[in-house]
Parts: sequence; C-alpha cells; structure tokens
Amino acid sequence: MEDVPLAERVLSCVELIPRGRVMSYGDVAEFVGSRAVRNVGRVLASDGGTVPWHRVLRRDGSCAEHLREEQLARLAAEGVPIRDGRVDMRAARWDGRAGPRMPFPSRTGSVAGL
DNA sequence: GGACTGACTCGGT
DNA sequence: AACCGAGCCAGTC
Repeated sequence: MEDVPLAERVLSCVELIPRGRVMSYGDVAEFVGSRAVRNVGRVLASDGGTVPWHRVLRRDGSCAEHLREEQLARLAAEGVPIRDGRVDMRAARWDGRAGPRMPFPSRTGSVAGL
C-alpha cells in the first residue's frame, strides 16, 4: 500500500466491500490514504470492470447518471436498501476499518438496517 | 514542465 | 430539497 499506485489501492479497497454493503467515493479515497476522491471514480472508470464497482457511490446515496440503472439493480439484488432511487446510506454504508457488521456511529442514534 | 480532466464533496443560497 | 461555485489531486496529453 505504499509504492503501489493509487489506482491499485483503490481497486483493492473496492474488492473488500462485502456483498450488500456500499462505500462512498470519499470513503474509499480516505481508506486508501488519499484525498483524491475524484480519482476514485476515474480509476473505476478505467479498471472498474474487475471489481464490484457498483458498491461505490456518492455520499448522498445517489450515483452517476450513466450507472444509475445498473448500479441500483445490482445493489437491490444484493439486498441493499434503496429508497426512491437512492441507496439508504445510513443502513448500507460500510466502514472498512470497523468491519462489515458494525452498527453505525449514530449520526441518527439508531442502528443500521432499521 | 504545465494545463486539463473527472463515476466527487461541501458549504452557502 | 435543489442549484451553484470552489476545492481537491492523480492521471493523461
């Protein structure tokens, strides 16, 4: 994770996202130790075909136009909660550092998935 | 070496 | 809630 190109770190991170969970572009960037949040999208645009790119979306749960349909379809198939065309980030957002089953640090005080 | 780009994010209106 | 403008930085030309 040091001399490896950012692009590879990004791809590795995306591969780690468990089924049924999502991360925002910003989360991925932070996870790989970069603030190049825009590059995450660029990396996926060129090499995303090899990783579960559909588990990466915007912070507000919406996603890029050209991906919206397929992304939502795939996520829905994995059981990701979707409300009115956007992913329910509160419930599906995954913090790689904390682990797949961690409840959410309560911005809302409630637990994920409820 | 410099300028441009983008699957983003955030704060202010 | 939606729109706008500015900041961000690795890759590409």
